[in-house]
Amino acid sequence: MVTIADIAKKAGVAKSTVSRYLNGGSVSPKTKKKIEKIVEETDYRPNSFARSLKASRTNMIGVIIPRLDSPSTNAVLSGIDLKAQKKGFQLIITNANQQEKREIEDIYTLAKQKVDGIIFLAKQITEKHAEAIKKAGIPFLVLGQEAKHIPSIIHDDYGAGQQIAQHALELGHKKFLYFTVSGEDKAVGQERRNGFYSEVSKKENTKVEWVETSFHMNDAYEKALAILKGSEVDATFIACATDNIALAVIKAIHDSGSSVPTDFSVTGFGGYEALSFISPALTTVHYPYFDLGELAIQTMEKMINKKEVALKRTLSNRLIIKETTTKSK
Amino acid sequence: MVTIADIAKKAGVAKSTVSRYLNGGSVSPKTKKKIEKIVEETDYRPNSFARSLKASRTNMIGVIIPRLDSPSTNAVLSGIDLKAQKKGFQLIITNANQQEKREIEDIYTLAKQKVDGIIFLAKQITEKHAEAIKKAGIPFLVLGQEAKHIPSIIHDDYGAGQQIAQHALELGHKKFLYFTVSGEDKAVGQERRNGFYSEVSKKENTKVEWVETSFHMNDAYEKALAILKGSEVDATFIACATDNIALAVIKAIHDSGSSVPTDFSVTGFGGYEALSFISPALTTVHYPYFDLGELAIQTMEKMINKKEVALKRTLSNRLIIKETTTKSK
DNA sequence: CAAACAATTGGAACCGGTTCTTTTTTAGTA
DNA sequence: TACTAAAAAAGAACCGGTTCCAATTGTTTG
Repeated sequence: MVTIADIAKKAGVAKSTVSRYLNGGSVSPKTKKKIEKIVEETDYRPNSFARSLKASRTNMIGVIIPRLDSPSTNAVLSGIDLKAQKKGFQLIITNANQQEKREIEDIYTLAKQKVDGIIFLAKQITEKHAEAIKKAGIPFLVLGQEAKHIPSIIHDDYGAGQQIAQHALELGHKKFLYFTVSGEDKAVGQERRNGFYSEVSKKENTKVEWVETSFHMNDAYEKALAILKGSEVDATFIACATDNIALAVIKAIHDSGSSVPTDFSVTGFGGYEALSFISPALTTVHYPYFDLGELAIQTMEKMINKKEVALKRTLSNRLIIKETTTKSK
Repeated sequence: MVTIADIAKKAGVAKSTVSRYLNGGSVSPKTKKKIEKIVEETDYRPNSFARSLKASRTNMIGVIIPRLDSPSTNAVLSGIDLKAQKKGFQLIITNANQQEKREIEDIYTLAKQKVDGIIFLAKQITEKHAEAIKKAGIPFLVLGQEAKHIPSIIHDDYGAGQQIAQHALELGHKKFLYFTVSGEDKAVGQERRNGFYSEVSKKENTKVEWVETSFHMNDAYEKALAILKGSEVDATFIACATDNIALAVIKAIHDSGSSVPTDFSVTGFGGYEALSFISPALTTVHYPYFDLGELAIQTMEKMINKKEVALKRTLSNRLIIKETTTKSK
């Protein structure tokens, strides 16, 4: 393997001169040409490890994601990937598999790998996270959840909840069932629900009941089926904290002999492309996941170049009315 | 940032001893304990660049995927990720976005980054690929497509096609419509279809018609709608080359006023979890994507350690009968 | 109990670059 | 032409590890 020392020897100059040539330092046109020739001849490529050992930039960006099997994560990732490609960043994607411990580990690992910055698709930000981020000492950007003192880009979850509620009220519904997830996930578990509730409770004679489930479709399905079979349901509108949960609930409704939207109107949050192809098509709030990814790289680039970025940025979303919601009888 | 020299100083030993401790050389239990304590206290992590500089291994594996927004890709990736995590490999995932040019580029980029090996989720293997792989000169494993002279792990696509066909024949169907994708993708575009056809044509009085579409749901939807509205369809069984295409076709059937499975039986290939929650649930062939990912890492580890691996390995799959298929009238 | 051997440990060199400091060359000016 | 400032090049130190070899310590054996 050809090294910088070989090049220097062949060109009759010092290592440092070759290094300067490679990195755009001051080199006379004459020597420049000499070195250039040798480099071409030998097809020399600098060893990136040796390089990164001393120099600080690697042009790599670490991305920590909570799970791989989620359409929203993938959409964000697609956006990140596209922009990173354009800007010449290499991505190191690590999957924390929903475990806080792994998230923390990944932060350290990536920092050691000398990535220029880390983008973190978060479920929640704990004290431990904050500590690790501080220790890592590199640009850090959080997506999807608000974090104090750390730059973040988030969705307008509260507003999305409100939009669903407004739509439901316009259709004349009064009694609601809301499938939520744990409040640990602030964005999905709290904001969406709070937005929904705040709007619904402005109107008189309305009633909301909550059910808590996990993100998994199986859980949501089981829970929904149990409730529907109990026949204690007087709600006519069922709002679900994610599209996937909505899908599971719709399945449960069908399997318990009722139908959508005739007996129940159902909504989700997310707006995944694939789900617009199911029948009936899901009414949901569309989130700009792809845009979020693109914006993330732009923001990260600024951070790496030590430019100012907003501590918090909120992306707006929009209600998509399809076939799973209809007027209250 | 704490280095190996710091640890050595604090523990009162030489750098080399700490290095030996870290890499499992001969260290007495006493010093082992001493070093262990310091390492824990300081939360020391070796700098991977310095490490890779001298040692040739980086413990990084490059993964090239064709797209991020595909459930099958993600399932494979999950399997890869889990096993890699267990074995102490770090992953560098790059998204080639379905472009051959980027696939080639990624092979070179990863080779430069000194990954120990590359796992390639392929759509097709061209001459250019083969050349790049040869030049890279590192362990290379292809998933999902057969490649001559390069180790690969593939699905039994031909067998899957046969299974679908057998199921259809058992239900008494005679006239078939098959939504395929371009033959460029050998596994999805040729094998599945050939398996299906070979089985169907064993029986007399059967008839198969082909439609070619892309992987995109929109394309499939438009095409299906055009055909269905044309009322030239005498098929009663529609087989689709992927689950997503099946989803789009079902939507088109509904939107053109027919229903599944009453008017048409429909099948896919893939077996994504999310799709088992749609109504009616899709009859499909389940592919062991996750297992494929796990096996990929195991195989890659062997290759990195210069052990023999099979040039071609085929994973079997199984038919899952759900609600979208029924007896022919 | 000393010799012979094995197990540990320390020290220095090295991996392939970058960067700081010093020396040499070149160019500009009086 | 001589002197000075600026540009270019060389040389050495350094980044944070690994690895080879020599030195030390501990153990076994005759």
